[in-house]
Amino acid sequence: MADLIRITLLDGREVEYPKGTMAWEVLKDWGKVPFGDILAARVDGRLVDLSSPLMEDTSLEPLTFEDLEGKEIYWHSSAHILAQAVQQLFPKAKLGIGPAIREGFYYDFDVPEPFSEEDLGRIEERMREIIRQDLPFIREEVPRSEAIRLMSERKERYKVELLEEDIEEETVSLYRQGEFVDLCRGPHVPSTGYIKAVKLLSVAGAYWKGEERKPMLQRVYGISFPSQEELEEFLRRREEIERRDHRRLGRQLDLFSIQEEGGPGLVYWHPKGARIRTIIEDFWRREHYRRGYELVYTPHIAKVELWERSGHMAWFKESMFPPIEVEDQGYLLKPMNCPFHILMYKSKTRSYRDLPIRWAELGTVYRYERSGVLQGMLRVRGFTQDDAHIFCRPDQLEDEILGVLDLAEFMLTTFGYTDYEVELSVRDPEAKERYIGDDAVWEQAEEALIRALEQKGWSYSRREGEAKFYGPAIDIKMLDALGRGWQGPTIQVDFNEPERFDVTYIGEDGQEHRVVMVHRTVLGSMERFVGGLIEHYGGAFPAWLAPIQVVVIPITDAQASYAHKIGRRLLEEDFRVEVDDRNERVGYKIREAELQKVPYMLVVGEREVTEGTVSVRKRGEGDIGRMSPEEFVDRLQEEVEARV
RNA sequence: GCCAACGUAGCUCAAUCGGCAGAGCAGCGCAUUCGUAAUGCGCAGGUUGUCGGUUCGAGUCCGACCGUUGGCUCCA
Repeated sequence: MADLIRITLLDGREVEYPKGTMAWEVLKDWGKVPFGDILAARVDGRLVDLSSPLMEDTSLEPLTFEDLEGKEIYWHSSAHILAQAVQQLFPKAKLGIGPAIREGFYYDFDVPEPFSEEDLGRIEERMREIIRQDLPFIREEVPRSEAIRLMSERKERYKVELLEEDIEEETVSLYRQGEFVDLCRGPHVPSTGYIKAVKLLSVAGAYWKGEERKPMLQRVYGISFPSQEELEEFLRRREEIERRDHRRLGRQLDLFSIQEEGGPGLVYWHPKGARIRTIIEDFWRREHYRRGYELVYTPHIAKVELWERSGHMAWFKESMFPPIEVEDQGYLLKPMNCPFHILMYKSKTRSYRDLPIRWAELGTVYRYERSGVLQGMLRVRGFTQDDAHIFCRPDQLEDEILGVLDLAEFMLTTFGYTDYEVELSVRDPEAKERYIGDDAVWEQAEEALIRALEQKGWSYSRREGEAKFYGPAIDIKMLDALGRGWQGPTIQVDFNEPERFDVTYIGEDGQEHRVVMVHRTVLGSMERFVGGLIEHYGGAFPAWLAPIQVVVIPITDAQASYAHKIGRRLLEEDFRVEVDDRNERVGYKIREAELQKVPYMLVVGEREVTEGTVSVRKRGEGDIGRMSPEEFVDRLQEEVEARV
């Protein structure tokens, strides 16, 4: 009689089974979750295969596609099927790595010839065949030396490299399905048949281990789901993302362009895009003055020596445009604004009473970005940061950080970003020598950031060792309407530049003290922020941001002068209005205004002229009835002021 | 920068095997004066990204360059 073990299930129930019973047997008996949905299990917090035997008293949880870990397992298994299919079709293909990612999976291969689009179709077909065969995933544990021998035999040089250089465990696990075998920690779904709907999405080059000096492998991206419907839903979502693409909308709505003749990564703001930008900037300026900032302007270029002193030449050189020579002096386009603000600070002696000093600037900077990374407005070579530098005493740091967090929250919610993730980057306590500035100063600063976050009541993830060499930082990632993350506000403490420029204030004691310097940006850059905003709103900007808020549409020429009168009236109220008096039908003008995503259309015909009213049509909703011009003005004014 | 794909009218896209560069929309002109998502007719619009090569003949094949897209890496 075998020993019994006690298993605690998800609903708190405790059951007894003979030692060595497999996870799936228990879960099948339990029956709370449809057995076919269960992909793997969590035992005492560890993820395991359903076939794994239970050897002691433990908790047991089923994992399905609904769980994050379940998805990962599902996609990881899909990656193995991808690899098997590729090796069947391309026997020379060597395996790189094949993990699950946020959405889907990929696998890297070293192949003599890069894959073509047609290859993708063939691979996908072969994957379906493997799925039809319903091959079990079989786990096997072997000593590392044994795994090295096996992988050498199979000429899997990358796997051998992983085993020799990256894996420390002396026992490793292998997973087999059919003739295919892969080095893998697991777990996996029980068999290939669990993967119901699969699609390969793209191929791209990717460096082995992400290192530029290493060989470039071919990365195949794919996605899979337990049902065809879910796959289709995923593809629909991709189309939605495509429809919202700021580059596409930027053209359709005539907001911005990038000119080949002018150079890559340099943005041209067309009148409507510029209108949105000025609205944001005006709002931004007012809000900064209200919160005790002063606004400044600084030059676009400065002597090479300044950038040497600031340290940029040492650690940022590869991101800067090369110098411009004039009168035997080299000048550099600024990649950042901070040295300029420091020079201004140092233009006179500062007292502790002057602090904190908060200087903000919409500063246009230029950075040399490698051609392959440029992307619409999101990744460019010239951009305007909503930059600010706070110079303060150490005892003021916490309040200053809190002030920035408040400002960031206010700005983000105003632009409709209500969800965000906060990250705190701190030193690696194991490698303190990597960082500039002494221990006490670091500790004090990290403490101040933490206390500010706590006061704000924000939860955050602490990222050990992620801080830059010159100070700890808070990064806020904002989630857009589609749940995608965007780089938002960043708050960076800097121990480096105040040191290099000897930035001080005179304290109460009459002595010089080192100033604490904080770099911060709330929107990031106008380019990236507006690019993101276009996608967030899908081009349908709320009335306060819309470049054109109202189009007045006369039905025939007979109402043209009345329409213009309404137009002038709205212009007097500072609304952004156009009168569409072209010789076209109402339907045509409405269609055009809808496509241009104008929030309001005022249709005026004979009836409205007689009554002195306007027929209001709201974007996306349709006719909302007739009202007096005054009533409409009030309505729109309210909407604009509420910024909704 | 690296890997791959792509580049035809302002935009979206055709053009069979290498054989006269085409359509819709936008623009312009004329007609129409119309009630909530496209009125009709006409006109104009091109060094097929650039440069070079192969060929009797190149949008199409080859090479280099420029740019774009998806990735790698990096970042506001």
